[in-house]
Amino acid sequence: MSQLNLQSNFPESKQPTLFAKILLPLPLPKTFTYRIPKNLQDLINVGVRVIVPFGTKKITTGVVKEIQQTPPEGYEAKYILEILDEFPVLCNQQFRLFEWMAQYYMCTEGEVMNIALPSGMKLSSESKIQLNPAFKLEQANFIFSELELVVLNLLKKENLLSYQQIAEISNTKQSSLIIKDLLKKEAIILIEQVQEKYKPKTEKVVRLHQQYLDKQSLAALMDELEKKPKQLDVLLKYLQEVPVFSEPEKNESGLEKKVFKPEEFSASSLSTLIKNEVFEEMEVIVSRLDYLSRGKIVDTEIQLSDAQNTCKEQIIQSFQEFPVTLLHGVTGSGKTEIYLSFIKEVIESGSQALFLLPEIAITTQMIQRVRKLFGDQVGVYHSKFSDAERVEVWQGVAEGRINFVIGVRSSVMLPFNNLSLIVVDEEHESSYKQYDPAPRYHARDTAIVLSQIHQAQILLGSATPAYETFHNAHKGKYGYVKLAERYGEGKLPDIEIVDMRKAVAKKQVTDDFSHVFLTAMQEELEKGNQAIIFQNRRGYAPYLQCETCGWIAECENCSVSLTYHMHQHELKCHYCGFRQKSPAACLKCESTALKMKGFGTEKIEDDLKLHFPDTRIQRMDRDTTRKKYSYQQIIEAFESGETQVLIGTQMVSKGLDFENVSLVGIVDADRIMYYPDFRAEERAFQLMLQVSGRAGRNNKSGKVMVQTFQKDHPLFHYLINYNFEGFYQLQLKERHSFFYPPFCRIIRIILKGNQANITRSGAQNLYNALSPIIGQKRLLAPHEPMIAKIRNIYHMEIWVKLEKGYPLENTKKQIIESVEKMKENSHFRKLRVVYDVDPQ
DNA sequence: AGCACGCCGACT
DNA sequence: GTCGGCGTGCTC
Repeated sequence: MSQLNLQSNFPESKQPTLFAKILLPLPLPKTFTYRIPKNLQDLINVGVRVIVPFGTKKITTGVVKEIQQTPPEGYEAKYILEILDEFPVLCNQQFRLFEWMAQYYMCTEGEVMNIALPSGMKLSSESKIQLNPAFKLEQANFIFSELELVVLNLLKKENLLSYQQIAEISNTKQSSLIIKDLLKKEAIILIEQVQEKYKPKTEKVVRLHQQYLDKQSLAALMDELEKKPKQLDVLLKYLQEVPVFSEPEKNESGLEKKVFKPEEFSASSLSTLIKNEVFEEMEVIVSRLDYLSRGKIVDTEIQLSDAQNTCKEQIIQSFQEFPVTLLHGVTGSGKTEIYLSFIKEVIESGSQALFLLPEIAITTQMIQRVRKLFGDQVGVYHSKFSDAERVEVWQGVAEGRINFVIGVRSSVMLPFNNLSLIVVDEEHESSYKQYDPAPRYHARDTAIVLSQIHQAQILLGSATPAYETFHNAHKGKYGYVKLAERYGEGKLPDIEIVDMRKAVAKKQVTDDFSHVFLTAMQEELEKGNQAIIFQNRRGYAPYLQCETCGWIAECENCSVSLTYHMHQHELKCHYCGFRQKSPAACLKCESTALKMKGFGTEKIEDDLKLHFPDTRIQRMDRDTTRKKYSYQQIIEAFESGETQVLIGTQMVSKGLDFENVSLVGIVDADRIMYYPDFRAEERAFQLMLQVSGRAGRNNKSGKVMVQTFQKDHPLFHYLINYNFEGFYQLQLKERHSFFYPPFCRIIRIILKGNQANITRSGAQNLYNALSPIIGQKRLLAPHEPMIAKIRNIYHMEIWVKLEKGYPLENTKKQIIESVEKMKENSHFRKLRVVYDVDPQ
């Protein structure tokens, strides 16, 4: 609004020209300054979207970050073309958050905004083809091909065509050549047209015309329609749905036309009624968001047990002192109810709350639960929802209609302006960290910063907190509240470690199952109970090996073995998606002695079906849940008892509550524990504990069986006693002696190139430059990551490990400078460098 | 990121 | 002699 005040100081004609700094959704380090046309000066505001020309051809959406009077120096600013919003879509607090994210995660604010905005809010221009107004076919100096004439004729009729339309009519891939040729002959011109991707959803409604809104005229109308029974039917149906006298506001908003189903009511009668002005027809904008229990608050009570109430009191206490509080509650202790009761209070007080969850934990049940409690004020922000739905949540939050968002990682970037509580459930989940495109941000850590910006409170919840979080709680940086009691009568299941080494020696193993396990499963199934089998690997077998020469089937594009998928009889690369038919013989020595090594969920499903032919078994992994509702279907089938055994990957470990599960099997614990990552054991412990929590909920006692070849590994000692803290202490010592988080921060520098040797020497070059600046002891020398080649791009990594207290911001600057210096060497210029701060 | 400009190899 | 390869540099 500052520009309005500015203007009032000047007479109409002497209004100063205003300029706006525009943030563009591009990986560019700064804002771009544009001139605001006089006629738009009254309409522009910080935080609104604008359309600006960028470069020679492009037209892009940007957001106004600043409005100023001083013109830029050194260049002539271009004009803003259009303003897209009346009210800001980005608020002050967000600009501050984006600045922090860009700085901390070593990327640009443009990249942050690009990820934050749903794509429906970013218009992009499309080139359209138009006839050159100066062009006359009769006077042309060129000869036109038949196809070109077809295009020209169509343009005469249609005025505007897109590239795609021309591709369709020309029916060749050569359409771009035709366009190029026609351009050269000056027959056509290209214009840039922006299209709003997001369109509000509308619906046709009818309402009774005002003239019939008193009882007499309505009665007269009914009499008149006596002879037209079909029309009368329609009218009676309307009056039945809309009591025009007792609820006149219902008539005001109208009734959806689709209520009059064509098979019951005559469509032409309805049209006649509209034509005769009995009904008025109009189009209204409807929300896409109320497909579930249309906005009604059905349930207002949240019942907390004594333990939950005590816990809640402790959290309130903790918040007095610590804005960040960790709620460490065992699986099944009912943390969700505590969160919801806090959220309810916040919403009732009129401010906003954000509830972050990992993607797989946002289930239909959870959404229905919050809808019942909070009705229309809930926004669900989830990748399974369409972009248009996300735009609506964004706008709802910006306009203050939505006060509560339940969402995944990216919902930390929504335009909250009055946030007073954030809950991060399953705080330890690594899916809170974005990996591929920048910003590579951690939603939990970003949420903590967001809470500071808003002076809000933030509750981190987990049964197995991340070691960083737990450490911060221990140090007294975060508040800490523990909830050790399971909700209801349920007690924690017994965990039994199955010594596979011994079982193999005694020949008590069939396929990949020990006989102890098979027997236990048999017993539980006979009792009518259900079982969950966990294996953290999809497909049938992770690799195919020739028993004669030792050859292993590998991906052409990546340095990984191909996984055999039995269903399609294919070898697949889980990194680039490469697939090939499974060979009948070794590609190297032609021996037919090919053997599948290892096992994935597919093989387990297969084997178990052989062992328990009469049992209904289902598999849940990325391969079986690809379709939109398949996840839901599998869950429902298991919930209803239709399936008795569920085999799955990580997917089965989160948030699912099944009453009848009395046995959980972890087929291959070693695979979870042994891989080269300093967090492997932390993860393994978390995962096994989480999976165990699926057994014995709701009053049933349960059992967990863990198969391992390393039964003496200390992890199991702590696992069977549910001693999270004990194992944490043990691990902490290791983290300390090897200098890993929580004792340091890591910045992973990844170099990518299409030649192995150049990537390698580039990394060495960078390392040599960094050593004297940062110190060798803070650097991990260049090395290939576990998967050195993905999609034919070679990767090298350098790790920077900085102890707490070491100047972080400055070091990041030094790293960026060193990379720029490396790129001065033309040899390394085409290497791509990516930073991953706090890698997971 | 995208796009234009510009300088070197295989083709009508 | 041209078309097009991608290396380089810029975009308000």
